[in-house]
Amino acid sequence: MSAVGDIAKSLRTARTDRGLSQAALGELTGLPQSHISKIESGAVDLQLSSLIALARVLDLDVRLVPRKALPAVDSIVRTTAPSADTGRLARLHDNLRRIADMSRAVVRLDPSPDAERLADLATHLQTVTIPREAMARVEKAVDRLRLLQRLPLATANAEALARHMREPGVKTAMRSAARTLGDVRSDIVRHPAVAEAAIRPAYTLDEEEDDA
Amino acid sequence: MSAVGDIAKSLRTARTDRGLSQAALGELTGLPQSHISKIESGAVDLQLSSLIALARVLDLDVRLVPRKALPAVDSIVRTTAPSADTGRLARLHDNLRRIADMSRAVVRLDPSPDAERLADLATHLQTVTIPREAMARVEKAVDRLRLLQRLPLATANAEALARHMREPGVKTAMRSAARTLGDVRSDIVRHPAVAEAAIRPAYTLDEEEDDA
DNA sequence: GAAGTAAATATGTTTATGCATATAGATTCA
DNA sequence: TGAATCTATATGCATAAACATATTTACTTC
Repeated sequence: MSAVGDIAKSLRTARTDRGLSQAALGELTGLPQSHISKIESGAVDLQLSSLIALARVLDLDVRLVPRKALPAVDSIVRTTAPSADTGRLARLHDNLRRIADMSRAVVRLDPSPDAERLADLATHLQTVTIPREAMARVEKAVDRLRLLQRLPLATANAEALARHMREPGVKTAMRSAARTLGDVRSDIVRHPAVAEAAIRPAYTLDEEEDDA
Repeated sequence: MSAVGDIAKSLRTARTDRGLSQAALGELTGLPQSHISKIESGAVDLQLSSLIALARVLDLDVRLVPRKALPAVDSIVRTTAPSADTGRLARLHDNLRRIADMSRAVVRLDPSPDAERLADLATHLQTVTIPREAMARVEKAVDRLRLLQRLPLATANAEALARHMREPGVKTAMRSAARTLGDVRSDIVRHPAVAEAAIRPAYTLDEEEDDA
């Protein structure tokens, strides 16, 4: 079950889940970025102090669990972690919906391929499972459209919308976001297995497994 | 908080709990005894592969637990720990019972203070909680009486028992074991807190009381 | 789109340290 | 005391960790 590679993988997902770069993590732990890279790729058999340092920063703790307690413990761990980023996913979907709405409003006012594409993509990404490793990227792109999201939607404020669209950088931001979201969608299509793996079983409450 | 030293301490207690020597553990893990010594004394910052190897042999597994899940996980581990060596405790009790029975048979055949004392002690130790750190000692003493345990009990085989008792070393072995078990009992009486700390999983009663 | 730019990640190289082999000290029991 | 067993120390070798650099990836600009 727990090989060195498994722990390494856990560390990487824990890091990316928090939107940290290897360099940022290195800053927090005192470990050089290069070493973190090797650890995560499984190229080294890291020392316990390194593991503990990484764990601490990632809000994790190293534990020796009796085999008998493993099912129960794993169940708890599984149920705590997802609930934490459930809110994250909800926020992302909410933002994607707002962007889709906004983009369509922009299309009505001033049709453009970029706005249409952005609307399509934002809608599409709400319907598929976004791989864990793509989450941060999507969030980043969405974040860059914060200004756009804050625009008024109501038809009564069409004038305000038009005014905003004339501001510099808005159109390029939409274009950039559309490109990024398009890339993510391509990745998902290209690697469907990854997307499948991202799906959370959520309820696998296997208590009581007497075996050793 | 898990520091390297904490893990090291956990490993040592896990080993002694199972009555393993450093050499025996080294044999099972492939690690040299000398290195296990250093690990347990906190002299080295062991590598993850070593930790995992040690854990596996000790019926443990390494896990990265979210801080949020720590209380629940630790609670599970605490409550599971005693039952983890239930098998070991059961074996020990079984052996103690056999020794008590056999000693009484010996007393009937050839009364001696040592045999009586051994019977009393073996019986007594089945009724008290043996501190973890005394387990190995008791097991060792019990193990030295292996031959005695294997003797036939039935009255029809009294002759075989008598024959065995005439063999050299048997009486001294009984005496030695009685002394060791007596020491353990004294320790338990002297340090009741330690005994209390060990959770008592009721008495594992075996049938087969063929003593009239 | 394509090229440029900056960030993030991966790859060499040196140094410090874990791990393997052998040996010595410490403790227990007869 | 002497034998046996458990634990700790000494030395060579493999490699994790630190430092420096290269490469890839992702975003911006034309």
